[in-house]
Amino acid sequence: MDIREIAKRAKVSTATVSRAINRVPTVNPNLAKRVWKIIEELDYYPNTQARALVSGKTRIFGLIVSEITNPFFPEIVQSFEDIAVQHNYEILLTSTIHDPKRMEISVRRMIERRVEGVAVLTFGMEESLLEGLRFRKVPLVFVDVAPHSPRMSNIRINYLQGIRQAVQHLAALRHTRIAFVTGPLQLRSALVRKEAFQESMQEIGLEIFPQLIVEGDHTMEGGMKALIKLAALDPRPTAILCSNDMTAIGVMREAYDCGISIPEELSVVGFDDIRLSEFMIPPLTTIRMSQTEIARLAFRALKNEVDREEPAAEGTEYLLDTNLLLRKSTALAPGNSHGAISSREI
Amino acid sequence: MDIREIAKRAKVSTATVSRAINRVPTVNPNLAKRVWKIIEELDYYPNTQARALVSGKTRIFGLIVSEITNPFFPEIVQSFEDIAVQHNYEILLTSTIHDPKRMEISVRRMIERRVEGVAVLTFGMEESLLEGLRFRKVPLVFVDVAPHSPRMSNIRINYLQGIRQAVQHLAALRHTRIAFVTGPLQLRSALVRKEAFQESMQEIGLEIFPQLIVEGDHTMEGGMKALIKLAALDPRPTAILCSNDMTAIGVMREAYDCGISIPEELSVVGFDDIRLSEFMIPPLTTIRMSQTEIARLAFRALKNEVDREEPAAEGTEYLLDTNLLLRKSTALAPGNSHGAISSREI
DNA sequence: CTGTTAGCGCATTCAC
DNA sequence: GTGAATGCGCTAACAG
Repeated sequence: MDIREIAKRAKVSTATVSRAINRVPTVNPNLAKRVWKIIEELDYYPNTQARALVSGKTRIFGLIVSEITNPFFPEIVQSFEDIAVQHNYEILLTSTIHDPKRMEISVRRMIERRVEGVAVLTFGMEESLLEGLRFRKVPLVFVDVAPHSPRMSNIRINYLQGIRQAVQHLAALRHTRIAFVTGPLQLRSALVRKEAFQESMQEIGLEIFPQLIVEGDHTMEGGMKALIKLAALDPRPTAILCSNDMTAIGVMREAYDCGISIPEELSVVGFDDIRLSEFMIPPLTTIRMSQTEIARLAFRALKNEVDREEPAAEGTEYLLDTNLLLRKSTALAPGNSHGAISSREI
Repeated sequence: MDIREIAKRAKVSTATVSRAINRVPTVNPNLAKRVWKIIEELDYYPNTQARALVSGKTRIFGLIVSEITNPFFPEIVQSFEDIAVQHNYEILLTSTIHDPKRMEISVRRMIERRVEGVAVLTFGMEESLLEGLRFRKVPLVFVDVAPHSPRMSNIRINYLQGIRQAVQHLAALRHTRIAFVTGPLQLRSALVRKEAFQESMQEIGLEIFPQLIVEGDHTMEGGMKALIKLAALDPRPTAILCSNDMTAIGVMREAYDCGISIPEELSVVGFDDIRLSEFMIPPLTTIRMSQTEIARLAFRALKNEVDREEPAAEGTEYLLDTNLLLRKSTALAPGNSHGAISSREI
């Protein structure tokens, strides 16, 4: 069942069938209709491999994520798939699990399948391993870390905006001892979040206590360990801002085990707004970084690059904002339960 | 950069290059070495499309899941990817979101890309839409629902084993009013779980109260709603078995909001053992259905079918057990807190 | 054991 | 506006 079979039955040449399928406008409408009729009768589907071979376009984009099992990523994958399908693209999805060897294999798989572009959503890990793709002039899109060179796009996330909102929200609730649980600091985006926290504190004159900045690893376990450290301090922090939601969830879980009630004794703020965060006990106040929007931007960046005649010399930047989303995991700092009254008293 | 370029530089024919690449044993080792040297020097990667076109083998398996954003599936996707890569296969992943239209599009995408087989991990939804694949003699593997026909494999899950263990565990803890929150009952696997619950209750002579069987939908929201219904009953159930972990998580969340403490006032058991369940408050006792194992079996089923000369007339069945995994969300039924003593007293 | 050659299914020249 | 012919990059059949 191939294009020739269709041609024979429609009594036209294969060229005409090809043109009909690709909706070349110059083809006679009657012929086109005849061809399409046969195609549907026979339930014929063009062979993508053959098309790719001759056209040089595979219509596949690679999507590299750090961990598909991390709840942050499936939303991105889903959105990316939606958009890709709308544009007749297929996805080659790989998950590196923070393992350079897997990243290497990912790159090899992408090259072998001749993807037209790759979205590298690892938030700053192992970009050096992408040399093979760069060398082959495959358009790439990163989050936070793209070099300014041709065919490289970057989604720059405005971490500061959301983090500043969170810090000011906590400050407004009379918190002064605000802790920050970072991500793995070799991760570019984790480092930037931490710096945004420090900047946000400084600009409103809040003191940054070094022992209140503890390193996590963007996992629940990391959050649990972080809380143990922070809870041991005297005095304890009254609020904790976390580098991502999984960390915040770990913090909340450990707080429960330690008998620290949230938000009464401890306010917690997350980052990402993964879907789960809404279902925490209590629902987690967090900084929203739209996964859908990241997927959208990543796809658009790749598509733009593929469609473009001449690649922009400096690559392209896309911006994404973050915003605080209030739920139930923050409250007035303990000892300020009559905060409204105190302020009147002043 | 193609096979001819390599051939020219290695001063051999393209056929020899091809043979070297494919490690045909008859090729002269010296020539092979020479060829491989050039290949690595030039960092040459064979064009998969061309290979697929001529060999008729795309080395792609389709993987259809119901919802990638459902935490149950990413583990499967990850495991499936791992195994696929080991066998030099690529995955075409699609997520149907329980939408027949998306299922249709999935099938079309699979056919267009000429996948060699498809794992349909939707647990009993919309199989009728797979006709196009069946028609094209594409091997298929299902969970629970495969018809007994050629090229169809089935992973039959022994739900009863785990559910029986759970029911007996609850019975041993003196629970008699045991509720069951089902999944969406049009889902084959959800129906089977419910029946397994009923059978497990009956066989140990425990009464099944119809109002204690409430329909959920395998989501957290469904679990929350279910608990509201069950909590309104008088007397209330003292234990709830859920058709999946997401439901159990919803139940636990709503119990918290209602001030019902788990496990003291209410025992909860889930099903699936998604990774999250271990991190619940308290850690969720659940029935383990290994996602890794499902992925493994699904891949193996497809691979077997592809490698087989003649398809088995009746298809093939693979079995997977389920087992209760004790954590912290169950306890003696309330009013039996001195259960050990009571039993001595009898 | 190696090279020559013919297609795999399709898009795209180029004549007509 | 349509058809015949060429070739995308590779494998497999055959000849040597």
